[in-house]
Amino acid sequence: MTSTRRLRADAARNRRLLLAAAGDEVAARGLGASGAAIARRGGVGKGTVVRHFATKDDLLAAIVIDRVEALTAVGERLLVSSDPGAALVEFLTVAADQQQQRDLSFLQEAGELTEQVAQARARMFDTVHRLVDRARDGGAVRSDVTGADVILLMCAPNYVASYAPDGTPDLWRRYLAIIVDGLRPQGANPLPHPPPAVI
Amino acid sequence: MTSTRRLRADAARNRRLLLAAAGDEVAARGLGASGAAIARRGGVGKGTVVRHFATKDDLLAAIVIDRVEALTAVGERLLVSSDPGAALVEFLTVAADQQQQRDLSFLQEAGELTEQVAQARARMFDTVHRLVDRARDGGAVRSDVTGADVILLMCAPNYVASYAPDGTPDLWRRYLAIIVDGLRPQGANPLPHPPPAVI
DNA sequence: CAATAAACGGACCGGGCGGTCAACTTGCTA
DNA sequence: TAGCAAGTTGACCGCCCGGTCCGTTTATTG
Repeated sequence: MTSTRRLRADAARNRRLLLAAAGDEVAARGLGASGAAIARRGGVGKGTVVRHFATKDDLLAAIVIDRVEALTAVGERLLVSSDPGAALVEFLTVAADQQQQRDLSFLQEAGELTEQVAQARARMFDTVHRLVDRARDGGAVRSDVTGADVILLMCAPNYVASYAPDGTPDLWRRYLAIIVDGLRPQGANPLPHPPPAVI
Repeated sequence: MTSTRRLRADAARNRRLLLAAAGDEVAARGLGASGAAIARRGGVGKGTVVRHFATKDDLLAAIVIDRVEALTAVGERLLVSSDPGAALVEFLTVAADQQQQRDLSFLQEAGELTEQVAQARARMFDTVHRLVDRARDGGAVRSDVTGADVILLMCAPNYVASYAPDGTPDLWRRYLAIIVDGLRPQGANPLPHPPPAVI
């Protein structure tokens, strides 16, 4: 499978360096970050980037898998929490916080990438579905909201806050709170459109 | 000012064609739509695009101004409505609907563009502030939400829906409804972060 | 129906991108 | 410590982008 051979020490170091640099660069420049810039930021040659991640999509896939798996782990842990409503809010907070440092919104675009990405994403989506089901059963989330809704809404707080004037790194919390209030049963008006098909 | 000279008939026609083509292309391909593609879609030569809109930013600016002014006009009209809460919802619906056909989210990025864009945007923002103030005074919107919040949230429904599987062109209505419910006073929990500075 | 200025179109240019390659360097191991 | 495979590097390629330019076409007007 993936475990072809053990990496040489410097190669492993460079790989880590590159993943970090790529993360930073993508966070700064957005999804169109140039491979050359990533190499420069990582302090390595352009060729090295390509050696480690054959194509640019492979590089993006590596970043995405990293973060998605971390987020999934958090979700799994919260699945056994005693307060399902708070667990969901906590999950969304962690997700947004993770994205705040390094914009992860392109997670969605990554659908056409590696099979590995698809699997990692599917596992995370499954976790979200379960978190939402639990919260809904506990009466913390309105009955007409599905896991798919929450998956789609997950990136919205960062997206919304990203257009505000700088110097407000935590602004996403404000919009997460508004969206969460919109997800609660209290004062909910019926939704005008059916939920999206299972994601 | 802008009225240097009267346009020749074919030039005016091409200009309209180009604006439409550019709108479609941007809607389809996103903000990175290529000038050549726009020219092809409009059935004109590449040079013609450049002639009408010296730089690519000018072309984007033209589209943005078009839509922003249309939206502002709607808002102005709604400012005299008898139901301030419904007026705000209607405004947000029109805004999202406008964006649905042709993604307008890049309105936000357009901040660094022409002075004209800045002015058009400022007028629209002012209209939103007044709509929100009226709705808040009428008790239709929670007291801790500002016009700046609504401005930032305005594009979220389309953004959220854009990642759903295709074939659901009206899905944004669902997320607009959730966000609107989050903006209502009923069941509102205090917000954890101050609103952004005036936009 | 000219004559003319306005508008058109596409070849062309510089630049940056993703990706390849062969010469060079270096960590590993026997 | 010597030899070699693994790793690095930057020059290089083809591609497409935004923008320029000039020969050609066409709407306008007297």
